[in-house]
Amino acid sequence: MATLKKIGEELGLSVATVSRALNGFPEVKEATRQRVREAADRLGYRPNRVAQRLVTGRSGMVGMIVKIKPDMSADQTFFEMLTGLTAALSERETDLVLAVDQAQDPVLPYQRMLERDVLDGFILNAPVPDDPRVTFLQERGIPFVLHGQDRACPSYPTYGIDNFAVSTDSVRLLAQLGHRRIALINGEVSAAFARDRLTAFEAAMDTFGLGKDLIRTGATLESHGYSQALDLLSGEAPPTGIICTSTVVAAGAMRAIRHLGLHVPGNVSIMAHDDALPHTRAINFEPALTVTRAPMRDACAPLAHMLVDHLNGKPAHELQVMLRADLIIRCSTGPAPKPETPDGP
Amino acid sequence: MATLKKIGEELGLSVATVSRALNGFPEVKEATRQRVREAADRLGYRPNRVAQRLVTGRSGMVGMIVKIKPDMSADQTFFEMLTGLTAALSERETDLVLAVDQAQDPVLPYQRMLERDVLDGFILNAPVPDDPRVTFLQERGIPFVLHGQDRACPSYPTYGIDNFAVSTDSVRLLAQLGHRRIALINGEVSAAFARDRLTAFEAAMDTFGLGKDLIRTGATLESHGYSQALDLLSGEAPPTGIICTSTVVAAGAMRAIRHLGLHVPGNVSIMAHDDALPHTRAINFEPALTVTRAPMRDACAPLAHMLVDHLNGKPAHELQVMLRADLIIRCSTGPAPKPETPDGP
DNA sequence: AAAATTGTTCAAAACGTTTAAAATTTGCTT
DNA sequence: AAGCAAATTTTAAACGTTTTGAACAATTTT
Repeated sequence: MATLKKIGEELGLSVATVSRALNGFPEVKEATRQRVREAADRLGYRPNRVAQRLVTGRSGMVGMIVKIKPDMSADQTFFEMLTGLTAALSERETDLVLAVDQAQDPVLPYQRMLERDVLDGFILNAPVPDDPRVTFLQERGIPFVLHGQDRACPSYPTYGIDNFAVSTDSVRLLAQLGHRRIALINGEVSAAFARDRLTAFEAAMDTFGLGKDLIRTGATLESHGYSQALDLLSGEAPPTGIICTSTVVAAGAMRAIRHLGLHVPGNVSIMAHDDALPHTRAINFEPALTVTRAPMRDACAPLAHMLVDHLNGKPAHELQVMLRADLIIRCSTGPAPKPETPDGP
Repeated sequence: MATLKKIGEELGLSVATVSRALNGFPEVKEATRQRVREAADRLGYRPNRVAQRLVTGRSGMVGMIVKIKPDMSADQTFFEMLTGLTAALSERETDLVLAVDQAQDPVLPYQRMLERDVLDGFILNAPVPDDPRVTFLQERGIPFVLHGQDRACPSYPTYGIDNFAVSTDSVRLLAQLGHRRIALINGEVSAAFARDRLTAFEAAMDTFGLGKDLIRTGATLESHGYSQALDLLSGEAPPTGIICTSTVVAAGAMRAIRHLGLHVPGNVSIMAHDDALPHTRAINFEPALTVTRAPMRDACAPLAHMLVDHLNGKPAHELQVMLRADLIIRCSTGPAPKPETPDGP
């Protein structure tokens, strides 16, 4: 393996100069830099990461812990994240070390990982409100980036979408279309994103003077969407608009709507938040689904770069990104149906 | 962070002695070792992995590349492997670095990973016959362990089950129960395991003098099992015994059998190979499924240890394990039905 | 009592890089 | 042609560990 020393000997230069030449330091003569570059290429030089890491005091590895549900099913978003993160991190010469969490205690796997490995930082995802992992890492001064938002004014890097706006935009759209009975099929309220969407949903419904009785929670699967939509639509005063926590849940809800012989958007308008995961494409729904859209994949590169920037000393307050999801109006939403007049015209 | 030097200063010992004391070298006086251990504990010493790696010339990281199917669905076995591998590798002070493969070229991601990272070796899984990744890594002298077997007499560490025996045992069981028409619903024949099972299935059928016309391939999903079993059972001379490539496929096949109003094992015996993944439990089938069983999880620790042993110089020929899957006879297999006598008794 | 043996510890080199400080070369000014 | 500043390069230390060879001390052998 070619080393700086070998290149130096080859060219009659010191190791230091070779190092600086390759690292783009300005004090190296351009002619020298060329010679060094040429020799490095010729000898197939690759910097020894381990040596770099020793001297810089950084391991070049960041950790992420994969939460696995009791049934061992993978979080749908996981592969999406893994793909994007490894790609983006490798641009910054950083490796992603994974561990799998099967424990109940949310901080235990982080503790164990820190005991075992030399890690520069963490990527945290799927926060719960006031996430205990955040507290744990902050107490120990371990850098991290949070994908999402677990509290109001974080003092650490975060990247996420504005989940309040997701609900606000959704409710406004349906309300402006004349819907009065709007349902929310929300995710697990233990998740921070779902709590935020719920809060904003209630606020928005208040704003429009609408009732907040059509709220369901805990939907993650298609089957949840199905059963909860069925339940909502079979009630005394069924919704004419349904906001779903995800496209998967929306698929279930649509199945329920069809099952009841109703039409979208004639009888019921339906929309969802869309993380734009590759397997469920909202545009291929029949009819194409109206969504608030924020591709999960888009978060990967920012998360990676923000973490590395933070490790390089960039202060947390410059590393807080909150995007607004796009509102994409397709065919699954339309004007509220005319109220039924049972006693005829 | 406590270092060897600090401990040495604390005790008036040299770094070398401290290092040896902690690493269990025999030439250190027991009293000294105790003092060192105590001081290390007290100061919370953790060896600096990076420094260890620099001096030993090893990175302490091994790579694995996750293949993702076009639909981005995770291989069901992946999380199982990830969990087991990270746990076992961490016992050997080794980290698992993951990359995601979306490319067509099977070796490209390995090439890229080697360019980018300092990796001591690889874990290869899901081999195809004469796997090109094997060739690639062998040419470059990169150590690896293969989970499975891609060729007859490998010169590198392998760990897997005897897929020939899987078919042989399955066919023998059904044949001895009197079945004459035995079907195989196999996996993708591009996979080495499926090719081996096919070869052995044909050989075993020959041995028993049975016909080999009931072979289907490419089954990975429940729906494949359903449609292929439906197809087989609707044929002119339907099978009385079906061997499935996996429990998931068997679930589909059972659904087809039920759909046709047939009974297991009265009309049709069915069995499968069982990787014992957590989400589908063969024993919970109705009726409980007869299987050849080899838990995927059992492979993780051996794979990890074999790779690290190999990195430590253990020769490949001592690192070749081929286990025989257990044959577990449950309620889904039974005697072949009496041949129908259409013209009555 | 000297020599040999064994047990224990130490000093120093090595791994490959980065970087601060010192040294040298170059170019410019007078 | 000397003086000086700027540009470029080198020397050396540092990161924390492992490991070689030497040194020292304690013990045994002669």
